Amino acid sequence: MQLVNPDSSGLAVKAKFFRGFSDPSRLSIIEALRDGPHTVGEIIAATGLSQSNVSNHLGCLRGCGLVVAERDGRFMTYHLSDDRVGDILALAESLLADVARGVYECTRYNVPRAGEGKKDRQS
Amino acid sequence: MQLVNPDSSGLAVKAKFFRGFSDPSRLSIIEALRDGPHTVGEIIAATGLSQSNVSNHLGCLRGCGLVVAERDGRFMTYHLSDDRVGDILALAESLLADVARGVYECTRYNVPRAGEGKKDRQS
DNA sequence: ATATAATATCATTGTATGCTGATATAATGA
DNA sequence: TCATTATATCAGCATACAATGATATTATAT
Repeated sequence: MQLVNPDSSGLAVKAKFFRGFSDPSRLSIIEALRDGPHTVGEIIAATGLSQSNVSNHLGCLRGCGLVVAERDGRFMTYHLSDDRVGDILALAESLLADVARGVYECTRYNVPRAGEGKKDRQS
Repeated sequence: MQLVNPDSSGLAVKAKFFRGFSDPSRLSIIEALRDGPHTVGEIIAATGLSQSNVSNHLGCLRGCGLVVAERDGRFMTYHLSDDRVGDILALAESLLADVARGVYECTRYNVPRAGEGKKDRQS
């Protein structure tokens, strides 16, 4: 909890929104929906993810406003909520194409440290 | 571990890229840099985050290609790596303005479901 | 060399969350 | 009704990771 900036500009909502894009499984679902609506079963087949996993991720994506669901008999058909979802992905892909080199190793914490150059202190 | 789709399309890299946007603290840093380059000290002042926290987040943002750093004497000056970083944010804000209602409660797991004015569950 | 300022890195901790497996709900058909 | 199919939800576990506090590094000045 910070004392400054108590999220008066909706940063938490925005962060939650981007979390929809920040997992490989969810991205694969979004990619599957990029060419049109699909049922959950089709998404499972397209992504290779487990049923409960897909359902959980779809719940998140729906809650975050990235996808919309409609019941169709026994089936649920999902589609992207807006063209801007694809636009954001396209922009990211375009930018990533230019900076991808540096992203491969983005692990932030516990970076492997190729040289092992840690030296001891002589007390 | 999945048997299908071993990330042949760079989903992991893309997800890592979006993780840069998916945390309120990092978003506040990005917002601070949206109006131009700033030193770490300025970012600390603008966001109210702790020094080590800001430094860690900047390390992630740099590793993910969202920001670029330059040394300036004792200071490090950070700036957004590309105009498309701001473009992605602008697109997200525009889309969020239309779907924000449903995002407030996006917690995916353990959703309280207080049965309020949300009409997303039939029956 | 010593001191200080600016920033980075490390270890630890608590929480968030992705995945699985089991179960529950919903819709259809016999 | 019961069975089946399609999807959703839940509990549990294991890992990821944000935040902190301490220490290390880097640059400048005296």
